[in-house]
Amino acid sequence: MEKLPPIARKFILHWGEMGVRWGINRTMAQIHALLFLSKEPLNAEEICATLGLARSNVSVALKDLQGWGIIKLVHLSGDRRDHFESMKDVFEMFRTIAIERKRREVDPTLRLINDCLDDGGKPKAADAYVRERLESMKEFFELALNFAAQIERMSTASLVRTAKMGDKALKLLGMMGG
Amino acid sequence: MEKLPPIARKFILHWGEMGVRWGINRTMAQIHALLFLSKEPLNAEEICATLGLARSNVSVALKDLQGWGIIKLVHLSGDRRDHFESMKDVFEMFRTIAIERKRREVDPTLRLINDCLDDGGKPKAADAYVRERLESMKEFFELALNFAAQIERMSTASLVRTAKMGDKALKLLGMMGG
DNA sequence: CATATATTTCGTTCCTTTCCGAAAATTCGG
DNA sequence: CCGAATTTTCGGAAAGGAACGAAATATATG
Repeated sequence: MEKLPPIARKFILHWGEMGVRWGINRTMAQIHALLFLSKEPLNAEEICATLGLARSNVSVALKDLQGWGIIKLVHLSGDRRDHFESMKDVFEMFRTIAIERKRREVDPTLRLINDCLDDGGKPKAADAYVRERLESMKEFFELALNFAAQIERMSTASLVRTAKMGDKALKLLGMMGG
Repeated sequence: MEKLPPIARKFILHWGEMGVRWGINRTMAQIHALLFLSKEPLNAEEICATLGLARSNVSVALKDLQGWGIIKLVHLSGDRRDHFESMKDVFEMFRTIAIERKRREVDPTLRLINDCLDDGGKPKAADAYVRERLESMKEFFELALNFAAQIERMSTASLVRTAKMGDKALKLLGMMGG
């Protein structure tokens, strides 16, 4: 960590804390930040040395990050060790994370809500209000997922274009909608 | 918890786990779920009894949830105790959460990135790549925040309309952008 | 196939966060 | 302004996660 430019150190520490706040662990987030800022792919040993983490710890985190699809393993010619590099396009990266979170958390939540609602044929009177609330939550998730599905299909480039249009785009849509 | 309809119990437990995954604690998320599903506002004692939590714990969580703006305190006439009810409009609720997370986490992150970039006049050669990466991240956050600001201004209703248009809307925008 | 090098697994330790319960503080009716 | 009801604060206990290091496994090179 001492070898890093202070500017990088600062960012890595912050990114680690953000990770904690979003339910990702600190180690994973720090490693990701380091790779993101690193021009060259790094091997596990270098990551340990830089961040002062145990080798095993790093090993697990790297697996995890690969599972998220935001870092990938590369082999440098003439070096047996695995090296890793982060996805560098920030837009693409956040999109990847969003899609993965949807898959891991939102989809199962919708399934659970459906399970609750389908649950055994006795619609007890006491449940009426609960069901109503769950219905409205279901409606929300379905709409959100549908919307997300559209976005998934768009290229990053056109997404960026759309975002850059900002209020113009949204106003237009608002008008069209009603 | 035993007194709850099974359908409610199931949802509350799941919501608690989701909370953990998103960096909210289990207690808070469970209380929120309970209030969301409850027709009548509940007082702290009832929440304790239902979820089997310590009174103090509930007190803190309720404060926290109020801070997020997704539950509010109400007074029932003829009862001194504070009662709480959840925001019931799901769209509004997620919007509130999103805005609050932006304020607490995204804004500070952007500030930090700016700090890093502004940092003391010596643009060391070693930092060049790091700076470049931070610039791209900054660009992303600025775009995202700008976009979010537009959305904040829209009413929930027109947001829902827009989302319902789904791919039609996005295709249109994609074409317009280029 | 042997050996050196690299990686992963696993059980343990440590540390953070959550949660509790008692005590203090606040609020409101009388 | 007193006393009952309610809420909040606080220190410590318990639980859960994160991180470590040794041992086991896998991989590549000669």
